[in-house]
Amino acid sequence: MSRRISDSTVRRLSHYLRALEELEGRHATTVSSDQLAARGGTTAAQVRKDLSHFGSFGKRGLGYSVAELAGRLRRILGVDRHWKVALVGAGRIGSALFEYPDFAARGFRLVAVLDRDPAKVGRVWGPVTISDISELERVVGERDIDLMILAVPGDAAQAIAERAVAAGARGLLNFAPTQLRVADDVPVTNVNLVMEMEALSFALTKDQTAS
Amino acid sequence: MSRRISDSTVRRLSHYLRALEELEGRHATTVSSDQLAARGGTTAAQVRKDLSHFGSFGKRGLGYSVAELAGRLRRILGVDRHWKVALVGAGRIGSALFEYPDFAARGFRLVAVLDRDPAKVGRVWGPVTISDISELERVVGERDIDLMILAVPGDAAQAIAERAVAAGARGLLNFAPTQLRVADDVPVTNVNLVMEMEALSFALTKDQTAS
DNA sequence: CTACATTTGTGAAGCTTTTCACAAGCTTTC
DNA sequence: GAAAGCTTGTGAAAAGCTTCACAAATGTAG
Repeated sequence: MSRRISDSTVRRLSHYLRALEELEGRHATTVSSDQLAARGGTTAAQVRKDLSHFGSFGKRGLGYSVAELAGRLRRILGVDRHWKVALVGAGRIGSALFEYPDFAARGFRLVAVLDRDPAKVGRVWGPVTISDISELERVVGERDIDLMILAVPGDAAQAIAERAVAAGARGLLNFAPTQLRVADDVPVTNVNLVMEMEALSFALTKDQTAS
Repeated sequence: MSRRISDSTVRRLSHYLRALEELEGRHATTVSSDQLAARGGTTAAQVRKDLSHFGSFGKRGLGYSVAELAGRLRRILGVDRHWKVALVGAGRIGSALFEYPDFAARGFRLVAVLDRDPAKVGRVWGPVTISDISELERVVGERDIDLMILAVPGDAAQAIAERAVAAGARGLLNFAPTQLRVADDVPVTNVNLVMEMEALSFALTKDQTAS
């Protein structure tokens, strides 16, 4: 149980959990690795290998209990609890994220929003009032923020990341096109939309060359 | 030059290109694999190996010409041209993407927006008027759409993807939490924000267990 | 209770990606 | 023009990930 789990495994676990929740909605009671694989776009062997890193949850000849496996995966992924999340950057992307219903559904609670634009500070977004970026340390400390979403320009991201971590944030979701450097024990995931588009562009360009 | 290029390599190429563009801004003329590695969060050997799949662009003892390598990477990634992009879903995420300045900077031109909500259809977003989703085939055909961004609910995504591909879209950027099934020659990249948050949650939860 | 049909869990094999290490090549210096 | 100092490009080794294949376990039918 102590070996390092690869990123791709973690992503697949998320997929499995989503599939299981759909199955729960349909009142399915058991599911085989084969069925899970089909929904997640992978193979049965991969599903079993992924799960085997955390224990053995299935019954031979029968498959997995949907409810039990979903519960186990929630625990493994850490979404059997609430996470307090702060959002930095109340621009377009920030506001889209703020209203993103799926975050709340998985226990990610956006309890603070910060921005550097004085015109935005003080505005009320639902239950939250936008704070000035200078309040970052206070907000992170007082509201006991776990995770920080950075939806700020690239040149501001590194400085904010450092302040956030120093103030107690434990993980970062970074939308800026910058490779953040933080302590090794602070997980960072990057979402880079241009990069995703470029992946498409590359795939199509390569095809052209090949033909 | 014909071997399959891994996803991770493509992503790194994007990183390198961004770093090179920054260096161009500073009027740097050459850069070593070591310097590029530092900016991209990887190693010098990895940079050289990545580039070696496409030819040899450097000069031993000196490094790479910033301008030349940037040009080569733009060509390799296919961003030395314009791509016509349509956006389906004029909700929060859609509108954030529409105004995302970095897309335009890399040649991704959002030339159409579609939505199924009659209240939104006909609205004018800058140079674009929102079309009804029923117009999808006509819009894709007439405006010669290359890439389609799907910012729609999960249950609508598969059907729209199929229509888009049938109408001529060549690649898809999918924001819905659904594994799209399309022809093998249609590249799809998925952006799943909940999954990214869960990766953080997992990393932090695992740490807790370990200690 | 036995035979049969499933399906898991897992070592081993196969494949891919990353890292290593060094010869080859370019530039500069003396 | 030879020597020194870098830095690339690349086989080979190492590490990591996925697929295979099958024993073991469970449920079902007769």
